[in-house]
Amino acid sequence: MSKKIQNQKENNKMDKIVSLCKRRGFIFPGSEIYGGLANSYDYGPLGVELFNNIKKLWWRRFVQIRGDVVGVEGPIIMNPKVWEASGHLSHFTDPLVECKLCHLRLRQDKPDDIAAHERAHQGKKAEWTEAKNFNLLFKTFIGTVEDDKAAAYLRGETAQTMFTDFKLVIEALRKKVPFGIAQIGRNFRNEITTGNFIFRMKEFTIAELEYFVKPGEDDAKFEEWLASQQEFFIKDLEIKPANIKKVELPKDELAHYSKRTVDTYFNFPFGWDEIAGIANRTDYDLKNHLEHSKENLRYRDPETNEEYIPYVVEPTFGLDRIMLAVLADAYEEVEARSGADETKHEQEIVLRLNKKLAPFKIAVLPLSKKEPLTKMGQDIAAALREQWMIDYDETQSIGKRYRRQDEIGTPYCVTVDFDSLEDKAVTVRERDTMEQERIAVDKLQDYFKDKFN
RNA sequence: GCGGGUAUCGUAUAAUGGUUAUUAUAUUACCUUGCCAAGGUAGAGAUACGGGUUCGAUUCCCGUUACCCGCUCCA
Repeated sequence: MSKKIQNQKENNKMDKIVSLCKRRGFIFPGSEIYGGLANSYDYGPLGVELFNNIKKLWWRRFVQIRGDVVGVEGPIIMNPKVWEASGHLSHFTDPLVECKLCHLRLRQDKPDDIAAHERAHQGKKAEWTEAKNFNLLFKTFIGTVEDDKAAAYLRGETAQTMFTDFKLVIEALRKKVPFGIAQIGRNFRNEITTGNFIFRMKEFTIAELEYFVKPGEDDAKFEEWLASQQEFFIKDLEIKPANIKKVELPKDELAHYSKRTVDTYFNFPFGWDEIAGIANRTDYDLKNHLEHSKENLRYRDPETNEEYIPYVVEPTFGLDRIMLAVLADAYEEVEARSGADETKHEQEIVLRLNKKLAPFKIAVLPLSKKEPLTKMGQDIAAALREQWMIDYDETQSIGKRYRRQDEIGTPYCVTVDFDSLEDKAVTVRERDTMEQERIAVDKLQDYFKDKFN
């Protein structure tokens, strides 16, 4: 198969996922009634359930079951000095112009450089773009008057809260190094690139944690966290191992603060790309905040009285990208599985989502839209809703309703039939195998508790 | 940000400088059906937005927006 055809095929798959997401309420284009907004998307009713489930699994693995990691949730707007200290501001405060001939960027306030560059093009008149501040941080203003004195920025990363709260967490929670602080939150970057669906957005959610260790113990902890990160993808999200790979960044591509970085890539329909990373940030951030804030951010070991600035191992997860990865990984088209002589529908979509991730856990489907079947179905649905997200559907044929649930990844369907009225039992149908099992209504809660644990 | 392409009901599509814009599917109601996308009847739903040319524009032209492909960017 030629590369071109391969690409077309893969783009088709991406188009189908995008279409499914819109059609069934996972992901909508943002502000659609006004013509949309570039790189902005809404998570619909099913999308937000899926997204929350990913967050829950993440928090469980990296905060709840550990004991050496605590969570925080910081504001999107922080004191602008934070971004001076972190280096986010200082790199990009100068207005730059770009040469249209060679794309070189120069500072507009250096006329000598500009003149020299124009000479370098040997009389060809260089054309310049308008001056721009190439700052990736979104700028806003505190107060009702737009005044530069009150300039502030929407955070470009969540990590900084963990550094500014470092001392407070130690004091409030009596934490000892090594320990970690985790946060899930929105980040904003004014990037110019158009993205693949939700892969690259200007506003996105990152789950990350800063794990503070004694210098010298950072390399070993890095390895531990790398393994833990992979377990999240394979064991919690149940992404197919073949679709995941680690990529060690070569030394010359490391960010200035990083001693070592390993990214995790997912095999998207549009190619392998990054969904998570882990960096050894050394003492770069705490040291900078110590210098800028004059706060003593050194850590004193209570046993040895030794004082040092901890090193930081930072696992980061792009949750929106991970959601897209989960959808792409679960998306499957299968030959019509029904026994009916169906020629129109050759392919059926099954979203083989992990049970823990599925937006709806169970769908309750009365076989017929007649009383008292519907009443019984609604009662069962109401009881199950105490525990799980439940869908209830009584329109169209039972087969069509199974298809609908397959398409959105619902792991179980409960069918109420006419026998149910007599024997007080229902049929439970499993998504992937299509196998059915007769379960007594009063045993249903226990049955599903067992299934979902 | 640069270059190229695309834009018709939710989705996928047809057609056209001129009456009410096609079809499938999905969707809503009713009938029918009684465990894997059956059938019938009825309903609702689209020419992305703004300007221009024209007697008349969904169609031709310009701009904007969004999306796609390739660069660039991602400290």
